[in-house]
Amino acid sequence: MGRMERRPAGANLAGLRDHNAALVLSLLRARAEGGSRVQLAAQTGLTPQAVSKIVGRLLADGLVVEAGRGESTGGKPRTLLALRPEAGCAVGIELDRQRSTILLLDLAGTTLRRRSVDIGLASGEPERVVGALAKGVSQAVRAAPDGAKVLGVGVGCRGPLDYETGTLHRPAGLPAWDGFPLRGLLESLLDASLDVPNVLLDKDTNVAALAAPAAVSGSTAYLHLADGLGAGLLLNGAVYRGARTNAGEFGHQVLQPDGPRCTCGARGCLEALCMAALADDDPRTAARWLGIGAANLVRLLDIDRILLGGHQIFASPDVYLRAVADQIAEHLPEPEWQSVQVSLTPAGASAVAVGAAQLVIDSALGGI
Amino acid sequence: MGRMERRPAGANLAGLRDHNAALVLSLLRARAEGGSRVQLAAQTGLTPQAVSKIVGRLLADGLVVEAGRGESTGGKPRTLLALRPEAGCAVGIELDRQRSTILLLDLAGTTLRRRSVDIGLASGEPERVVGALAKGVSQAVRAAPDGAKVLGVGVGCRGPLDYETGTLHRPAGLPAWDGFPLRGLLESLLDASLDVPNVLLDKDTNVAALAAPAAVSGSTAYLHLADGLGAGLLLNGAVYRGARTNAGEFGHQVLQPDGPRCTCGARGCLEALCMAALADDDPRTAARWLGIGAANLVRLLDIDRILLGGHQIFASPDVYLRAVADQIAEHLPEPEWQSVQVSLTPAGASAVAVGAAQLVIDSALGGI
DNA sequence: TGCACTTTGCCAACAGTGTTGCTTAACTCG
DNA sequence: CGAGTTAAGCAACACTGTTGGCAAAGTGCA
Repeated sequence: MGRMERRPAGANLAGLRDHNAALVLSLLRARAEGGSRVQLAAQTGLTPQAVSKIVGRLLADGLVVEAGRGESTGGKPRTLLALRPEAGCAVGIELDRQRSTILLLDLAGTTLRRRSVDIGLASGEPERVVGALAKGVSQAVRAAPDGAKVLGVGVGCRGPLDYETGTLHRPAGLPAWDGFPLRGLLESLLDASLDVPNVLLDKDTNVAALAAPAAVSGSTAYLHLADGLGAGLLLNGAVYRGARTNAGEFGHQVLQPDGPRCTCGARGCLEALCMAALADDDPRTAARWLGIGAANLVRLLDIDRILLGGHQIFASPDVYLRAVADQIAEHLPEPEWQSVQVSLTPAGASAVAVGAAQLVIDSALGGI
Repeated sequence: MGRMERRPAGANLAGLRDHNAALVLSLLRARAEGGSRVQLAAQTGLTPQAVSKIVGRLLADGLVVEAGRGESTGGKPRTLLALRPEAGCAVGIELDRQRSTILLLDLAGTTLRRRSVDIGLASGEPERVVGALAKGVSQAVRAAPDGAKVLGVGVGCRGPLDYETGTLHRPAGLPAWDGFPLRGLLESLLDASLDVPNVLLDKDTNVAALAAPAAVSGSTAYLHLADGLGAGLLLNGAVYRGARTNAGEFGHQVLQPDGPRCTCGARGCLEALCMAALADDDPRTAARWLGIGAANLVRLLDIDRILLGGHQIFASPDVYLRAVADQIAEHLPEPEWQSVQVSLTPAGASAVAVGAAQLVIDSALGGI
């Protein structure tokens, strides 16, 4: 259960087995009604016998159970298989400046426990904050069902940060956190008390994009409008981070080179334009700008689905949904773009914490 | 040598072997001076013995040769391995409106033969045009070295098109080509006369991005400024196409919502702004706009390297190189962005044809 | 009711991958 | 010139998915 490798790696038999097991699991996760071995064979391209063996291992591990029979199609009816949600769970943390949310998610994506605490990046020394988080994780883990394996802890946080090293980079106004080994310390604290070897740190927008029914293929953009404006990109079904985990800086695209000055130093950034409109209590104008940026994004990356989140969105959701859909329809009138879906993130205000746990589950189960 | 699959597929032993062989080949292609088995083992994570076996198969296939010895590091000196460039070759076609370029490339990326012909999308019935292209391919293939395997034919063309089906979509002013089975017909024509099973059709900007020393990891954007403005994206070392091969519509990002009307219907598209400046014979202003768009792109996708191409660029290359670098430096002053490289495409005016052949080579060799 | 047919899933033997343990080859260094 | 070090190969091995054959459990028609 090592950390995700970026450089190309050779594959061996163990990797082959894990890959196929993860593939079968992801297919079973995608369809709630359950699937049979033959169906899985058709979808994976593997032989039915290979699927039987793989499923046999998953049954032995308790990750999957046989769940009744399907209808006959002229012969022996199919034995249905279903993911056992209580076989594993993961902890998700939304780490904010002043507050944090810690929750426990099972394999099916059901929230088993959820707590908010007055601990945040700005509430003290990094060592103490991480210690408090570790304590919160320990409490959350106690809510895990009997026999459930705790797969790890995911932390979603505002960037800039480095996914590879698990550290923040020059967070505004918080110099003590710059380069502080957030993931490393949390991992060692938990490893001492629990059996939680896997800790992942990622941008809030990246993990929030995962807090929606999994699209194995296709491309999704999660747009987050709160204190700032950022995006999380799921390209071909996987989080796209770039080499330095800096991808998704959606808010700082210049849309008006002679526009208002942004906190980043440039002029006429999308974020500056949206924030100026919100300061004037004009969400409609902010929504229009957001829509223009979204249309640019859809066109540049051939995006299939847009998810909206963040407290500014939730304050007047219909305004934003309408404006984004309108701008896409206006700027991309061709028929092939009509299928772009625009919706609110189904996890609502918990999107970051839910997605952080989901990131761990995806990673532990192989996450194709 | 099937077509690239988008949906997740199960892996078996044959796939495992091909994956590792392709990995070793790509590492050998990346370094011209050649590498040893031990180095390859360290880079791939495989055991030295596994690499020995893999290299043994590649030697037997003639794809790799032993090329002298390296310096000793205290013990037995390393046996250097090198790709055998003449083991295989691929045909690349740049298919334009009035003219086309057909060239033959070997595994090392050396152009063995290059011809331009007065055949293009606008020069007749699709059937006749494809027939003429097939004839040109046959002639090019005759220049292949003895024993060289012809891996396939790549075609680079202006979008919109569909990589999966190998057809154009509503090309402006060329209704006969809409949905015409370009790839399918070329494949069957060649299959009858030659042994060229693999034909690929992709956007000109996508393949042009491949016409540069391979960056196995990292992200590259190729910006093409000619009659229009588009981009080819290499994300994590692989071409990113999106679900409908529409990704890379870089030129139609709106940068001035009240700006000049673009051919696409919107106002203030980057392409419209650049073209207006060029119509005024003002490349400096066009270059400044291109730079702003490039900075947006770098920030959004965490791009490592920018390549510039297209005849407008080559008309005054220094102006564009300077302007793009300046805008990136201005909009992204933080130290982590200072390493972004900006350069002209090394393949110059042949970038599309070279890249089209490279796409085939990448695909046939596994292309990680 | 009985029998042919279809479909599902498993048992056993198999081919072929990377891994492990050990040996041989080739060079540096004292 | 011998000890130490690094590179590469040989043989046995564990384990993967594949292949061929077969039992189980349904449907459908005479």
